[in-house]
Amino acid sequence: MHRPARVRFAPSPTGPLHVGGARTALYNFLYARATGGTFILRIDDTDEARSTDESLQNILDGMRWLGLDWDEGPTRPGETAHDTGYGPYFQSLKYERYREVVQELWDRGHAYPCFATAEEVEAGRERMAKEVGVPMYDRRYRGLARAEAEARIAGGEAHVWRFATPLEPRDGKLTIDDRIKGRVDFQLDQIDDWVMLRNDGTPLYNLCSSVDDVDMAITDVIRGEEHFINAVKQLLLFRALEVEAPSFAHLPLILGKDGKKLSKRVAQTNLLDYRDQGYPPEAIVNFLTLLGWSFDGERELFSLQEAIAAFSVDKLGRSGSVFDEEKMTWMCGMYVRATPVADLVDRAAPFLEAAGLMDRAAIAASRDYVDNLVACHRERFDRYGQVPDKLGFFFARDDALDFEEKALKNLRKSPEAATWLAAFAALLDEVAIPPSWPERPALADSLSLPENEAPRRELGTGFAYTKPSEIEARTRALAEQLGIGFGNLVAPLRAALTGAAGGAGLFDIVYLLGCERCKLRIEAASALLTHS
RNA sequence: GUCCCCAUCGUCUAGCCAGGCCCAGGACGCCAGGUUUUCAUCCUGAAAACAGGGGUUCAAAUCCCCUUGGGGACGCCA
Repeated sequence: MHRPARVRFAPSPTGPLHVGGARTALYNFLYARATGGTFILRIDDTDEARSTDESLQNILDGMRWLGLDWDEGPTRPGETAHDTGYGPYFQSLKYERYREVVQELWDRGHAYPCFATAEEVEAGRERMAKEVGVPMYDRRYRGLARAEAEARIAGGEAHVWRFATPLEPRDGKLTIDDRIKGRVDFQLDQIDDWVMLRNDGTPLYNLCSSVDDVDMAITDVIRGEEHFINAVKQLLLFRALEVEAPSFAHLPLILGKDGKKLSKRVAQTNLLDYRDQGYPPEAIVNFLTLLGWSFDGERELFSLQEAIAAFSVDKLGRSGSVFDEEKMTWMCGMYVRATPVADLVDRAAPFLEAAGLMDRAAIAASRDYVDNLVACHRERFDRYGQVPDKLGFFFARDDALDFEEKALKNLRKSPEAATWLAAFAALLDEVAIPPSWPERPALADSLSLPENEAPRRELGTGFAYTKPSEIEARTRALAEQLGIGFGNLVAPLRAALTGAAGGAGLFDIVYLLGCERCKLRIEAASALLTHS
């Protein structure tokens, strides 16, 4: 901790960014920012068969969506690469370097070529499983004389390169001082002579990761617990190379509802799916931060900046955490409800467009109207993606509204409903409800709804529309006149206007729907009543 | 099978390292009320946990041991 921290998130582009990976990235990011260190994004793309550009793009997009900006790493489109002296940040770009290291290791007696066939390896594995309990390579080529090995290589014989795990002393062990798990001992005879270079000469994870951690001067490795055993192999490699090892912190796994490592079987694990469904990224970050860490034991909601200020590795938990989608939904709702209406509309716009309800131009053209529409539904959204669904009834044809069952029931509750609806329709002519589209004047919507929010704009002197609260007052009076309870009138009215049994304030809806559309919907509902 | 890790309400967790302030605090969810034209929001309240057993100690959720339970790793994947 004398030198500034350099940490990395090193995903392999073999699939979309997983929420578990996102949390690992997040903790690395928090640590770097909290300590004034450097956050590095490195692409571990040595599995060429499974690496794809699509996955790489997905990872980059996911990182940016969460706001986890890296200080060093692959350049983004439109960005010019600058030489940090630590790159390249794609492992596939430095195979020569890895091979050199293996050569060096061989010279020092820490690596050797292995000519075993797949069958031989398998046979050895079975034997070792019986003898040691671990199905590992039986080191049969470890003792091969260098001259013979070189001759066989020269002869073109297929071979991989293995790391020579120290076998002396017999009961030797290695202690990992993990920042989360504490001091953990491993028996060296349990450790495989793992493969560093495939038979086609391409390097493998433990080699590349260690070499890069050295080359990039990584100070702290913070990664998932599934890598714990790799820390042993890597530590041994650092030792063989006679270089200083970084410190390790292995994070407990994120679990699914079934208590096992989170998988797409039990949850949505592709981070960008959450973006595509309109979840607020700030909420996802907040939620992920809390999976294995706590702000102060009391606070649940905090910004990334606040998390940075409060972050410390020793507050990281030791046990796995179940990914609770219900709590995440709640948190997203909290963020959405705290979003200013204008921002909410901006964020919901792509979803409105995708749903075919309004394109960007249409939203821009009647921005005040859309703001109001969204504002009066605000506490009913958990995510931006729900906006089109909740607002759908507004865009429906007035004579072809979808009625939910409960709404139909409300409509048919009283045989007099049609009369009441007609009375309300008549009331509409007595008050000044703004006209519906396309006649609707922009002025009508410069009033910000709901009314407890101050109007964003001074209303002109010509503003003569009846405010929702006044419409409500008149409707209450009407109910009294009809000799019925307010609720008796409102329920069928809501059903007629929205097709639903619940929803936003009814008189905000009346105001926004406008006079003509209200009447059309009442007519349609009345027709439905008389025909059934 | 072998090795490793973990263990507080259903779930996320605070407390544990530096035992007494804890008949265990917060949050989600659940349940019950309240507010509302409805739904949602919001407010109030309730139920809900130290896995079990041994120690150590005046005192243990906190320290030690065992058991049980859960998880992870054992690839020419990362």
